[in-house]
Amino acid sequence: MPDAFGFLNRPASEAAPLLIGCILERVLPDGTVVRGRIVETEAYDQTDAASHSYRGRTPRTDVMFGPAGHLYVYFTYGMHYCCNIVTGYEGHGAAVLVRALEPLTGQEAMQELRHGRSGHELTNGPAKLCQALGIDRTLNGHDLSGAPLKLLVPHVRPSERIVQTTRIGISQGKDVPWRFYLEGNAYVSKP
DNA sequence: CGTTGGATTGGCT
DNA sequence: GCCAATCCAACGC
Repeated sequence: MPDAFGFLNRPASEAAPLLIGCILERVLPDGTVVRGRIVETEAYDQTDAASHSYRGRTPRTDVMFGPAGHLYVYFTYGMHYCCNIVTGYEGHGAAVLVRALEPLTGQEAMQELRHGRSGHELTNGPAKLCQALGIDRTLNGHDLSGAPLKLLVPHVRPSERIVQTTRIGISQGKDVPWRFYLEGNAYVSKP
């Protein structure tokens, strides 16, 4: 059986636009299935001052240096989780931050996890989508080829245009154009 | 061991 | 638009 995640064995900046259009399928602890299409990503690499892996392999960033197709979850600002998909090769610290999803199924469950929010407010931000999918520290390092969180790779590319810009919310590496999103999509965090 | 500030969000002005 | 919330990894002493 071919390696479905082989396309992730490349630099994060190349994998990031390829992850647009892929689907995250989450089975919640109560069995509910929620799914969303990735519509916004950002690349982070160990050669890049904005990346957590820039200062080398540490307990926190260890997953980023592991095999592609695993999940790197980090906790920030004292209250939020964000999730990344590891790319590249073992020993090289790189990952793609998932910044926004377009909900496909399970919107009701997402709404509960998001404390009543609905519509584009369900998943239009990296910490929001983690909340909507019930992703926390316990999924750090998870292999995305299996339950309870899978990355599904469609055979067709999105029909919408992919826009490339600089990244959001960082203080270093502001000029690096490693943010990608689907043009016109209502769930993009900051169009 | 103490300090600093962050790949954010939501509520208030 | 501004800023507080609230944890903890990384770094410096």
